[in-house]
Amino acid sequence: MPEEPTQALRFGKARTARSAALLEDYVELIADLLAAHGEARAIDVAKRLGVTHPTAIKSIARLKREGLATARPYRGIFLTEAGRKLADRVRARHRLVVKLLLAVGVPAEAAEADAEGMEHHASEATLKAFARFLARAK
Amino acid sequence: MPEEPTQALRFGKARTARSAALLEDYVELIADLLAAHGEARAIDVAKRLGVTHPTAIKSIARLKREGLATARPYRGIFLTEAGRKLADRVRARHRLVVKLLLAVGVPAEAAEADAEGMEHHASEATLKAFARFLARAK
DNA sequence: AGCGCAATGTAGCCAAAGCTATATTCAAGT
DNA sequence: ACTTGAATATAGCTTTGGCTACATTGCGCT
Repeated sequence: MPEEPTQALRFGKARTARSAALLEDYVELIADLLAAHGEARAIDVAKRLGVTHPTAIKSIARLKREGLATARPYRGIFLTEAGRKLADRVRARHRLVVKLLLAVGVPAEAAEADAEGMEHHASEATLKAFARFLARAK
Repeated sequence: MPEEPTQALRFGKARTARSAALLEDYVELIADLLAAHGEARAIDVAKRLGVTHPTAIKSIARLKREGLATARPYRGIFLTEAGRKLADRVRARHRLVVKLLLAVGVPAEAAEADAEGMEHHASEATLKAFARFLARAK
């Protein structure tokens, strides 16, 4: 009746996802800003995420450290190839999760808001199932 | 085209949910252990969550601070009334999310694992929609 | 009764992610 | 060309949640 190792693994995965979530949010947002305005400024990132700009800058420093973004002092922020790839994946996942929530009857407001948190925990298997469900249900 | 304040709110909500997630996991697990073995020991909590025991103890201290649990030195851990209520809510939510994932075709393994992370981001509106969907679909 | 080991607790370290306050740089407008 | 205000960067503090290493307690067994 233990069930301990499996459970520990699950919690571990959830923890990992949580710590990846922030990076993913930043990368996705930076990609959005680059697409929309041709540039991504730290202060806009901060405003959109609802944090102060020093916080945003610190997190962007982490992105740089992890090879997802580049930025030179007083210039804007840009994504590396890896960053762009991550952004694409994240965006596709986000859209899929929102669509699924809508399909099962979640109101649009809640779907958008909850997807923001849930998306980071959707595994490949789950995303595939979501896609299948949507294809079938439509 | 701004859309900034709404977006900031959403991210803020996701952050709040993330920080509540840990507490919820602990409370739920402690409730499980109490139900299953009549006692909840720090080391079991640690094992199940896949962390070391000092980490578990520190988090349990936070539970105590927030009025969710009580523990006397070298005795087990117990939940307060508030802790029990939270555990019930969390458990119900967890089951609902798993059921929904299964209903849309997510494999059991992935459903359990992903629910562990997703559940913390499901709002009341979303949970209600899930319940409606399950009632209708069955 | 007492010994030893497992469980519990403590101390101290680290990184992440938030903040406020302060400096610096750039660019825009007169 | 200068000044000034906004954007950017830096410093330093806090909390959280990890960890390792070490100290203590108490229970079970001989």
